[in-house]
Formats: sequence, C-alpha cells, structure tokens
Amino acid sequence: MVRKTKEDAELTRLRIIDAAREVFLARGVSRSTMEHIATQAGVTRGAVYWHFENKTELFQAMREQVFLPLIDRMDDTLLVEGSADPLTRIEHFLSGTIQVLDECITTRQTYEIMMIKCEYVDEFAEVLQKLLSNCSGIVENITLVYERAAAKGLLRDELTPAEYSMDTHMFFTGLLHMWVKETDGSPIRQQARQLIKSHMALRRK
Amino acid sequence: MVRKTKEDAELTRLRIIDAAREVFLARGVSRSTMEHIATQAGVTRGAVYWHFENKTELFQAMREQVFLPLIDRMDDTLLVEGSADPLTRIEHFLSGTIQVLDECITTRQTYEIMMIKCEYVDEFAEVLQKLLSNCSGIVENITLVYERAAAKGLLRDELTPAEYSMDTHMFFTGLLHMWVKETDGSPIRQQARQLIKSHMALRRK
DNA sequence: CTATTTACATACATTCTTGTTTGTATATAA
DNA sequence: TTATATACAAACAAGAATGTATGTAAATAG
Repeated sequence: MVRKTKEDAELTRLRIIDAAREVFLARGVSRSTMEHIATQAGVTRGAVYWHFENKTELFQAMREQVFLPLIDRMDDTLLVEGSADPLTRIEHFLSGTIQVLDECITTRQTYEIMMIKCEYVDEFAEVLQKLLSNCSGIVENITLVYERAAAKGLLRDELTPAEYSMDTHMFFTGLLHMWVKETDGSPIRQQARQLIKSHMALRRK
Repeated sequence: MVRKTKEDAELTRLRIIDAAREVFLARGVSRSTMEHIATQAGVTRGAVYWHFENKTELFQAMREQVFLPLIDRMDDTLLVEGSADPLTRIEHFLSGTIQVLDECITTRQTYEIMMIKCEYVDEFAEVLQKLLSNCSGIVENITLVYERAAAKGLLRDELTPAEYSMDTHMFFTGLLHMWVKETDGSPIRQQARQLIKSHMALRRK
C-alpha cells in the first residue's frame, strides 16, 4: 500500500513536523538529519523529501505552526479594549504567553529549539530577522497600551511610555529565556506569574 | 621549519582560538569544521588536533578566554564597597558589562556565538548549565546589594530586594540578547545606557 | 475503465568530516 | 653531542549525510 489519500498524506506531513520537533529538540537542528526525522516519523527520507525540499523548509513549517497563531493572539489580548485597564491587559498578555508555554508542549518545545537548539547562520539568519521584527511590533503595541494607561492616569510618571515599554520588553525577553532554559536550581517556572506581577507593580500609580 | 619554540606554539594556540571564533561566528559552531578553522588560522588540522582534542575542547577554550575574566570583574564592581551607593554600583555593573561588549570585539563575538550560533545539546548542554549557575550567582550578588540599598533607605519598598533582583536579572538578560542580536531596525546599542538608567530609576526612592 | 498523478520507498553517487596514523625537522634535555 | 620529545604537516580509512534518480502501487481524473 503505497499511495495514500490526500487526508492520509496530510497526516504524514504533520507526523513529519512532529518528528522534526522531537529530533531537533534532542539533537539540535544542525545535527539532526533527514534520516533521523524520517525514522522518528516512521517513514523513509523519500516521504520527507516529498513534503519538504530540505531541512530549512521543514524547520520553517515547524516554526510557523506555533508562531503564526501566537502572533494573532497577541493583538487580541493586548489591543482590544476589554473590561480590564491597560496595565492589567499588559499583565494578562505576559502571563498569558507564559500560560501557553506551560500548557502546550508543542509551543514549549518549539521555543526551546529556537532559543538554544538552533544556530542562526545562512538561511536561518533571516528567521532571526523575522523574530526581531516581530519583537519590534510587540514593543510598539505595548508602548501604545502604556500610552493609554498614562492618559488614564494609571501610570507612574518616572519614565515615558516608550521607556516603560522597552523595560518591559527586556524583562519579558529575559524571562522567556530563563523560563525555557529552566534549571533545577532556580524554579523560575513557578515564580513566573509573581515576577510579572512584581514587574507591573512597579508601574502602577 | 617544523618544530617551534614553546612561545611560538603558544602563539599558534592563540591563533587557532582566534580562528575558531571567526569561523564559529560566520558558520555557526556545528557547521564549522576543523579544516575551516585550521585554514583560517593558517595551519593544518594536524596543528589544531595537536592543541585541542576536538571541537568541543576548542569551543571551551574560546569561551573561557572571555568568561573567566568577566566573572572576576563582576565581584569587584558589584560587591566591593566603593564610593558609590549600592544602587549606583548595580548600575555601573550593568553598564560596565555593556561597555565591555562595546569595546572588545572578542567578547562581543563570543557572546554572539554563545547566544545564537551554538546548539546546546550533548556535550554543550553542560556549558549551558555552567552559564545558568553563573546567572544564579549574579542574582544572589545583586540581591545582596539591593539589600544593602534597602538598609540604607535608598530603595523603594514596592518589592523585596529579591524581587527587584530577579526583575533586574530578567531585564539585563533580555537587554544582552537584544544588544547582541541588534538589528538595523532597532538601535538598542545606542540606547543601552539610557535603558539601564531608566531601569534603575524605577528603584530609587 | 484506463491514463495519469500522487505519495511515497529504495537505490545510487558524491561530497564532507572526522579521527588516526605516519612522517619529520627542530627544540630541548642530559 | 646525542637522544628524545615536541609541534606540527600530510596521508589514510571509514562513516555520515545529502540530493537525486528510479521504481511502484494505489488514488483519482476523465
């Protein structure tokens, strides 16, 4: 039985992406071979090359599976004026992201791969650029929300909204890194929520 | 002329480490071969294998060349009670580290390699552990200094010294990452000092 | 119903790397 | 002064890994 139905083929594609994630996580992207991934997925390299031109494309597919939905979520949580005040919305955005990492293995593994199991050279350099421009977007959005908070008189006036935003961005970047790298020595994953609370407490008037 | 004097051999060793840094930076650690490094250093693989058992050892040598001195510097700047008050000492420590990155190409390149050109798997996993335990040390030290600041009544009382310390640590981890990844879009390297100033301003009573 | 894709598996050729071994000229020790 | 260890270069052997080419059975189009 060689030829599969379209649905079966799509399942195979997804299984290959899953396998790639596992293998990337265990061996790092560079040391992972198409053979490793194929074996993990229970197929041969033929199937992998059928669905993906090369490892870079497979990596991109894995990445987009997690990041595209995540970017969508951001705009909703952050920008849509809900019941919560602006500063609380920022807090929800931050701890919401942590919560996704907590609850979704796929997201967690993908983050780990992208942070410490991948070398950003050549074809992967542009991936890094995408990540960074995405960061710029986040900073802009957070700045916007801090400005609304300032307009409502909720924000301390030690710094400008832009400065608060950068400080928050640095904080969260660092938090994500430490969260992902989590060593037994420092149980950051338990503290994350509290750290975010503390961070925001420094901003409320 | 084959056999060199001890001094010459040591020079060769250093040239190989330099070459490794350049090659790692350009091609990522995994894709760098001993041949690449040897060629860059103007020797053959024979010389490289004479001085280093394998790529991992070479990587470690490159790392220690930069990090061992850096760790020493920390204790001095941070813990030695100088003329400056505790909060200013923390500020100096942070901006001092940035200054080193600014002025020392070797340090800058090594940071970049370790952050985005290296996959932390297998033998390299323990490197990550070292880095993390080093982080723990920094947090402890910074906490100590915040406590002194609190004792002197310089510190706001929204958070505990430990909480301030963690927030600062996250902030600085994030800042270092963004600094190293620096894209043309966001000129963080110019802002770094100001960002640190802002961060500390949120703490002073 | 048959012609043609599709979704793979299998086989092949080539290129890279690595680790080791061997060779060798020269410092250095005795 | 001679013996030995040093600091490499050069050659070798073996295994990965990649990309492509070929084969093929079943799904699907017409």
